[in-house]
Amino acid sequence: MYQTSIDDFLEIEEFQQDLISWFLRVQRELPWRQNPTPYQVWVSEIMLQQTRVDTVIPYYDRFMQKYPNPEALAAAEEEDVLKTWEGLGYYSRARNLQTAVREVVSEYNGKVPDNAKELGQLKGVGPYTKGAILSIAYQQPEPAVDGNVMRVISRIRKVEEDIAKPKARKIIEGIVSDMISAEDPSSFNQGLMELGALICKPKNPLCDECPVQAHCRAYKEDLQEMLPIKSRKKSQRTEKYVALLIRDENHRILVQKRPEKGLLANLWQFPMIPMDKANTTDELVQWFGDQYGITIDVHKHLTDIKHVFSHIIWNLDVYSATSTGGCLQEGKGEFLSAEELQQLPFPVSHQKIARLI
DNA sequence: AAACCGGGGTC
DNA sequence: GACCCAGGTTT
Repeated sequence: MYQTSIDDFLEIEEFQQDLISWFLRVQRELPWRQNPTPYQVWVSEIMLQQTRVDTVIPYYDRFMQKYPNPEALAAAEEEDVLKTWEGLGYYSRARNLQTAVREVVSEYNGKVPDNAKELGQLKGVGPYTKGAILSIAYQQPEPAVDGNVMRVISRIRKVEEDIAKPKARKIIEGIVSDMISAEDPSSFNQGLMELGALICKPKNPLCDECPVQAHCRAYKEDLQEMLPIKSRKKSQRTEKYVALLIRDENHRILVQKRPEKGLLANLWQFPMIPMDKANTTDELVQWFGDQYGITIDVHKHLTDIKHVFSHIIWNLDVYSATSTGGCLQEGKGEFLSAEELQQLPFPVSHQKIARLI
């Protein structure tokens, strides 16, 4: 159904020319587009996963200044890398990137692999990032199918598969493989993504300005608003916590490092107590003493924080407190000065608490 | 195949 | 609020 016949070759060649010439004319000037090294392409593609261009730009500039090459990133402390990534989200991207870069330095003499097999085995490099590096950095005709490309191709070729399902990506990859330019796969792939970002938008696509309107089956049948078809994911669960800003007699503040797996792995936070463990202040003090080994005085309510993740909603009820006795149990955190806190990576929700200090 | 994993912009 | 964003990993 989506297969390309010999009769389509001419049509595809016109599509390639229309897309590429448009891209070369209107493309945005982005920091990772100025004669990029494979490492620069790699870093930018990881940062751009599920993240808008405008959000990434300042992070990319700072990251490249601190870690200009694989050797610099490989040698860095993980905590410093996370601090540089702070606020960008999906923190496993940063940890996987460093793991993979260390492998490139030790196994490939610091040269980013230029083949699908080795690239695909690197941590955090999936089908999209692999294709992006091969096409953009090495000019190989490999598909790089992201959310933009799924939407653009599903409209151009009237693909009615549910793009929320893994099967759809395989179909789109097959279509792109048949259409991609052998002369300039970099501009072809980037052109598809640029088209999705600037013209072929999810809502109210600007079909009047589209360089490949003549090739679009959805436009021909006035289906552009109906495609792509995407099933909606279920809504988030809500989790309620009390978060505590606890000071000791030296005005240092209790913080703890989160576990190395799961949500916000290896980031730092202020102590959080699940609301169902402590309905009253007395229960809260009791529970905290049991878990942490120290006695606290809970003072005033500081603020409420609502934080939305992709799959959870946090409601944080923030109180100030002082520690009045006892001995902090091993591994339950440490009291640090305000200056020391600034060196540590915190999730955005807890940065809002830190601002209250 | 479905769930997990952040944070911010848009409509 | 719902959806989306230059996705990947784990279960």
